[in-house]
Amino acid sequence: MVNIGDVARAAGVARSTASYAMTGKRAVSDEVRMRVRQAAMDLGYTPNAGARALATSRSNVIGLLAQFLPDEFAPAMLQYLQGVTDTARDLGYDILLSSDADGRSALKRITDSRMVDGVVLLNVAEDDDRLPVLRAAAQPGALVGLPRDCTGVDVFDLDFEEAGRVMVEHLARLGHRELILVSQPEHVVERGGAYVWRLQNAALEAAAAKGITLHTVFGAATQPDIGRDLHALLDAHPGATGLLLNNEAAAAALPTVLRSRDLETPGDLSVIGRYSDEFARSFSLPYSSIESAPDRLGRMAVRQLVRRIENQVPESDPYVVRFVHPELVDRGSTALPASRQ
Amino acid sequence: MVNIGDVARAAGVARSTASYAMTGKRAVSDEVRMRVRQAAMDLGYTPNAGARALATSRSNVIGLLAQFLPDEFAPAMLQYLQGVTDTARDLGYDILLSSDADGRSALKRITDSRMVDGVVLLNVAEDDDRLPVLRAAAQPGALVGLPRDCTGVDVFDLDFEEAGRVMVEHLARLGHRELILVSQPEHVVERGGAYVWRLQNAALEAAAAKGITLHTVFGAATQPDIGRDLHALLDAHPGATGLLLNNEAAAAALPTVLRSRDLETPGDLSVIGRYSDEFARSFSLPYSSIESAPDRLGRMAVRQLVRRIENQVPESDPYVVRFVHPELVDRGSTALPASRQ
DNA sequence: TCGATAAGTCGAACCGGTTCGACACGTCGA
DNA sequence: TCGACGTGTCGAACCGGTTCGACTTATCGA
Repeated sequence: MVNIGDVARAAGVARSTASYAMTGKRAVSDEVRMRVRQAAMDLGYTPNAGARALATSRSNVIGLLAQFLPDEFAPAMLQYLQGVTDTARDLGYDILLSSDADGRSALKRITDSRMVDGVVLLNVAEDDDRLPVLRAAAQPGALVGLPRDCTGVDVFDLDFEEAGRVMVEHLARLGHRELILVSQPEHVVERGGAYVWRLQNAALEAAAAKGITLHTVFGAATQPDIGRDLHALLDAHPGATGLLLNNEAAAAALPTVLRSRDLETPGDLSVIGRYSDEFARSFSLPYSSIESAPDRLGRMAVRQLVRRIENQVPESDPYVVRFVHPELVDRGSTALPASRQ
Repeated sequence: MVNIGDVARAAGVARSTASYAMTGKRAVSDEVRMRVRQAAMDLGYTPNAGARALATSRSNVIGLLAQFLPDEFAPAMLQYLQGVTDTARDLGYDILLSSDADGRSALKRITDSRMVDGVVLLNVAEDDDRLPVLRAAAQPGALVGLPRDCTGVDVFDLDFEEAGRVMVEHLARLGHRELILVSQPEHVVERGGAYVWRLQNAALEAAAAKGITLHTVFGAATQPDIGRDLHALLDAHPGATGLLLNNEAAAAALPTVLRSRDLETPGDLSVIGRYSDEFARSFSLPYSSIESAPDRLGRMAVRQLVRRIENQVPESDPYVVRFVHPELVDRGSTALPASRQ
């Protein structure tokens, strides 16, 4: 394998000069720079990543800790990955992916061994057990998802409180008086998915403020069950004129349920979901929804992480907790309320 | 950061001895081994990955080249990733993930810089432009998907020919005389997805051998279109009693289509799909299907790759092209044919 | 009892980059 | 005309591991 010594020899200069010519970290005469470049091209030189990492203590790799949970909806996870990998590549970083169930030890390994310059954590739980490890690490970290304690890390998440309010207030404004909110299943909440509560509580508050009835329920995460849940809900609350879905599986199952009950949106029922535009497209869901923007969150996390790695953010600079404002994408599934009788 | 010198000093031995004590590459007295281990624990020592890679020319990282295409179905891709990452971790390797649209340059970069010890390629096209780069690389590679030219790499794929035969022969045995096969959209084929042809041609041959009529069509890959396609097909071929689906989107859309036409499986129509069990579960698809086993393919590719990296496969050992035998998972969606009139 | 062998340890060199200090040269201002 | 300064280049040291050859000591068989 050709190394920088070979390049230097071919160009007739010292190794250090070859290095400076290629990295630009010191002034080099135009003529020498050309000779070195040419030699590197001719020999097909590529710097050895390990050697460079050793010398600079920088690997140009970002660690990505995901967890592929069976009840997470796959399309959303892939969008996170996409946002993260694309942005990293644009900024000159590669991605070291870990989907290890034991996130703690995976995180410790890749940070302690200096394989990565920084870390992005996905599926962050309210009391995420990876956070202590991350805080003890020498590298900075960015989270997608809001933990209870945000010290020492940069945090990005959808503003689920605002999302809950937007959903309720949108339908309230149209005159609805009784709504149903279907959340993620309870075990997602138990695992630390506090966003479920955040949206639900804000929705309940907004409903109370408007004097609206809001029925809340944790729906299942898989198809046959969630379909049954939806039927049962519509049976149980015949006066409800609006349906709010903080549950991807429920949104995917709804068209079939409504068809079999001969209900139409928005004529018989107004519906607002919470999922990504990509998700809506791939299932061709006709419901207005709060855009959950997974790719955008991944992108933001990487951007900030790289800023910190490259110290454009001085050490003293405060860590950020940034919420993406929930945007309601209108697909025409809401209207004035009509009795469902 | 604590390095091996610190550990050696704390244990009262030479750096080399500390190294031998930890790697076990030379005999070391029990007493010294204990002292070194203890010192390493006390100091919280973790070897520097870059330094080790430089010294051993081994990174213990596997490159994973995927492409997140909008018309690939997300759940399947995630299953490939899962199979690859889990297996790699079990074998002591980390995963460097690239989803770069320009797979060629990404592959060249990570191999030339010695960041990885080997590479797994997903979404392999018939004339994949990454293959020349891979063959020129110093590291071994394993493919998921069958290219035209398999020299110099290990290849793993589902046996799509056999899958086509199994589908047709299963329904032929039940007495069906007219079938429809819905394949992936044409642009998947154009991109080099030869598996579409492989299944379709084998199915046509099998049908011819049995004297059965088989209508073939390239279906759309997204929901509203594929639903229309299915309706049109059922209209166009009222005599068909069996439906074969080599198209995930079609399978996902079928329940709605059948319900709206008031058709039941297997009473009115026998159906066989080709997708993973996981996919079937997450959409609760009630159709018997050929298991496409993406996680298993990922697992096999990594296993073989690691064998080659660690040279348990001597250089002379022939490269393998291994097909996973298609297994028909019976979900009760096939039966004796009935006229659909 | 002696030499061959094995076990255990050490120091030095090496992997392939980067970076620091020193130095040679040319230019400019006083 | 001379010293100060800026520019471009070089050699050596360093990052943190691994590995090779040499050396010491203990063990065994003849």
